Amino acid sequence: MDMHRVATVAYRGAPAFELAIPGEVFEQEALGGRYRHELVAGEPGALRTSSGWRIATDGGLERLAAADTIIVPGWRDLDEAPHPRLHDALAEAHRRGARVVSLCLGAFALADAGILDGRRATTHWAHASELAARHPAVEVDAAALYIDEGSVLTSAGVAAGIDLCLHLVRRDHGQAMANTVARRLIVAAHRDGGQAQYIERPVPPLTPSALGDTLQWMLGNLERPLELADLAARCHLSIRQFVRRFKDTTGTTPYAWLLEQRVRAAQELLEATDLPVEDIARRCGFGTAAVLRLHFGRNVRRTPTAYRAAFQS
DNA sequence: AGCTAGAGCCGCCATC
DNA sequence: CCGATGGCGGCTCTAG
Repeated sequence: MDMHRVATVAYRGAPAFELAIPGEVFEQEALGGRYRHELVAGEPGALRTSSGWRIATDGGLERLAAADTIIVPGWRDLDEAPHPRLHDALAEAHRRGARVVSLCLGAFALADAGILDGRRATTHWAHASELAARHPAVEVDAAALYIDEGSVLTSAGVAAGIDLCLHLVRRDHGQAMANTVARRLIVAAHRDGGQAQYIERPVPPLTPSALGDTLQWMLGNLERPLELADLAARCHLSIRQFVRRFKDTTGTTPYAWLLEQRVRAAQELLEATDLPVEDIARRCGFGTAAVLRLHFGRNVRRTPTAYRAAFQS
């Protein structure tokens, strides 16, 4: 596969944490140089992070013309419009088909460039309503951890940027490669649910919960028919209450979560084995290959066979 | 592609 | 009074 150029845009007052994420992910040794990452100055003059570190860049905005993926980390001040040259460079990059990605408040810069109009997008939950108010044409989803609209991707607050960058690796090089990078970084290869879990419970409970155990059990038993009544009984809750608790912790409904996990399991089997699609469907809890294809297509936007051809090593 | 039985989901409301 | 709970009814979605 060709080497993929990733450019992260730096500017005065950029948060160091978010600025550092793309480099940490895309320059991982395990990726074997599949990406080349560089830091690009989004505005003239000396640049420092919000914490005062001096930023050394590889060049100016003209370098975006050669980038396949452009990443805009959190913007410093919502009351200040991005530099006009950055605005134009983003719009132009999008026009020529580059992949444009925002972390956290970077979504405001994308929206400003008109890239998010008519698309779904997310940002830090504390500023999601502001984004929606300023840009009515953008469909803001404050509950998502990140949103993939193909050539335009946005992520929620701060650390969700890691989830999004890992998602890009998964999209480009498959689940196994994303897992490897996640292991090296000691982060979850895929966090389930959306921002809800962080809003509702800033501090996750330290005691193991019956619901957590049940989630874990479900992951190990995806091939079984998992019904609400059984799952609820397993943690001694009514169905009604089970669904409520489930949504509080994962940000999604039991069935939607289950389908996502099953598709994910199917992806791994497609990559790692030569099993026929029909068998993989069974093993992952889909009644038939047809059902697998339906949900696989919705989640991955590819057919199982095409996915296997692209990622099987 | 359309049909149907059944499951999932969720607003509503009485209850604790 | 409040928040948590759980049953009901009906709409939506899924699997076959």
